[in-house]
Amino acid sequence: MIVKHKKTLTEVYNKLFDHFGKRYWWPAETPFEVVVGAVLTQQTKWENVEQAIHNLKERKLMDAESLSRADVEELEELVRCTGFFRQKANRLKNISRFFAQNPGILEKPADELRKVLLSLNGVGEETADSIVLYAADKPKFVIDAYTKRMCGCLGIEGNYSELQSFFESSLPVDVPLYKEYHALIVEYGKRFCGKKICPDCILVENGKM
DNA sequence: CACCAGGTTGACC
DNA sequence: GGTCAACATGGT
Repeated sequence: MIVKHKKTLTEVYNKLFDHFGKRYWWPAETPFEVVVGAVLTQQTKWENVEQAIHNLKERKLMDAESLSRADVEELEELVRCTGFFRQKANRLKNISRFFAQNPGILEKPADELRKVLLSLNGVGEETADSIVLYAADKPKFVIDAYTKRMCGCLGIEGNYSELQSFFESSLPVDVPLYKEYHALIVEYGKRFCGKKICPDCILVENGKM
């Protein structure tokens, strides 16, 4: 874990918020829809996920019970637009079955819930944390590729758990803040110039971080 | 045509 | 502990 930045994470947050404004994340009508979206958005643009979610709702499959019983081949067609569609259709069925058989699982404490989610095939650290934060409303800071890039830009290097610990120990334990911060980082990441120090980076002032 | 997108897994070192 | 190919579609 290397930290060379001069700004605090709170200062970075304020800068991002001033620049991009409120992001209104996570777009979903129910906690279960967050779960489905979290799996579908893996390595895929959100616009493709919206289409797939629309398809699932149209077939009235956006609930754990229905989705767990859905025909795999039909599911594959409905989520095809998100890529890795065979994997995702299969994993979605299994994950849905788990949620159907464990109603109230989202009420468990954050760390316990995270551990259970990680045991599901197709749920890695980022997906688990996204579900804990956005579906269960529990404080877990989500680290994704954009977060790692932004941290690189700030001179902060580390693996997933190191970066997560860094964010969680640097910020007040605040669910709305965690939600907004991650959403802002994604927005920043989409416009990231691709270099560690980018001249037009909004986090840079006068050539300094 | 090459490359990337809001990752995860299993194999291997 | 870390690295890497495989997984697949859709957009620049």
